[in-house]
Amino acid sequence: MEDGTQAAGGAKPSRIQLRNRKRILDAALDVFSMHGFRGATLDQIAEASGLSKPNILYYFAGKQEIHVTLLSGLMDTWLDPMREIDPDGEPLEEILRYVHRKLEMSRTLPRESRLFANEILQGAPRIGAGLVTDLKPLVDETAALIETWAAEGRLKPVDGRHLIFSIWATTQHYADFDAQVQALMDGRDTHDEAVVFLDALYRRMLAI
Amino acid sequence: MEDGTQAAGGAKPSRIQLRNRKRILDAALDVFSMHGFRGATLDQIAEASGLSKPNILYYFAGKQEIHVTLLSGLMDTWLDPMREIDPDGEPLEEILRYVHRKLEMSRTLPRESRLFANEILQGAPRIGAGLVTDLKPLVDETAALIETWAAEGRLKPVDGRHLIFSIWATTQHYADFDAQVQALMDGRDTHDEAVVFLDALYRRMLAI
DNA sequence: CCACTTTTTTACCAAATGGTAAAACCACGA
DNA sequence: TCGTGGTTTTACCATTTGGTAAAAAAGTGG
Repeated sequence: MEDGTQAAGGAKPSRIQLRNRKRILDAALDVFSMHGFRGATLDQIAEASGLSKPNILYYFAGKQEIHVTLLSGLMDTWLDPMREIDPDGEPLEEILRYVHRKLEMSRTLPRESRLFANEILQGAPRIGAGLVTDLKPLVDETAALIETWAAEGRLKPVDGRHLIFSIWATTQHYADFDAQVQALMDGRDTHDEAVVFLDALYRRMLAI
Repeated sequence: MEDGTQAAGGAKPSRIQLRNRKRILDAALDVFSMHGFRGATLDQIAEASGLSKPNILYYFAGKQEIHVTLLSGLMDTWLDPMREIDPDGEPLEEILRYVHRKLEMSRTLPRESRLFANEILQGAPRIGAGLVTDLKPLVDETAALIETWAAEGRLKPVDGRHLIFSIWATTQHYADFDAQVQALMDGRDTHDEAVVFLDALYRRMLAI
């Protein structure tokens, strides 16, 4: 009687389930990250995943569930670099390492970056709550850590939250606004240059 | 026989035309900036503008024409602050003034910022050409100017294009990702703090 | 090979959406 | 006041879209 197939059933998922859910999520990441939630269609996801539309709805209860599954599944990966900032490390090096990791994620996971960007741009209607419960505590903590470092004279004085915003903005820019970046950089290696630029930016901003 | 009403007719538009086209564009800016092109509907624009859907299509040939009209009409406003950088001014002050103006636009024109962000995020399918023809020459010129200043020893060494990207990213972040910013800043005055932070960031980055 | 479950396909549907035709309405100068 | 041209409404469409029902087709353990 138990279903277990759809929703977040408790039973162990079969090999087929695992494979097809992964296919669907990967296709959906393509489509959602390109067109946003409302602009994406189940038909596009179906085509991109190689499954039929009803078959997709056999694995997920609806379009929205696919989207939410993607977002919440990605949240952890997305926040990992910030979690790895070591309070006992050398402040400037810790922050520069964070910048480099975020930039690297922009290069390797541009679809994920755009997925989040689309969601936030449109007011975060589907993960608004998650921002406060998952993101805020971590940001509060990290901002406090940065400001402690600054108060100890190990960094130049800085507002922790705005520093974090600026790191997000500058690193994710290369993924989110790639269309613009590409139009303006005639074939130059954007990311390699960005590493150098952002390293200098935050070093000059923060080094005592 | 001449139409003159729809499309970009040559005849002088009547008062009613002027008023209603303005209403439509304002409503469309609300809707497009919130949902992106594909996520926006003519019915939403109709409701927001107080006109009926067919009436909207009397003034604009279609949904896409409204969108393109908005984008190209805004392009000039959007690029103005960069045009106002004075090659004969004091380099650091010119750049900081540019940062402040961009930030001010983020505060006063958040819908416009999100409209562009949505378009670029989704690959700039409707203004891709405009990026190269309108934006690129100006960016090339400004980047060259900045690097000339740096070469003259009036700024620290810096890649002009990446500096511009970072200014766009950090300033527009407060408009484009407002949902996130608001979720993380408990009622603090984001923009006033941002002025201080970004002033310090670019001063430390560029001051000799 | 058989019964039983999981997976996939086929055939639909109702609502939403961009858009059109044409009639009705309205402003305003002759 | 009447006609004429610009404006708005009413009544529609064809397509697209998210989603469903149910039958067909694999798997799968015994």
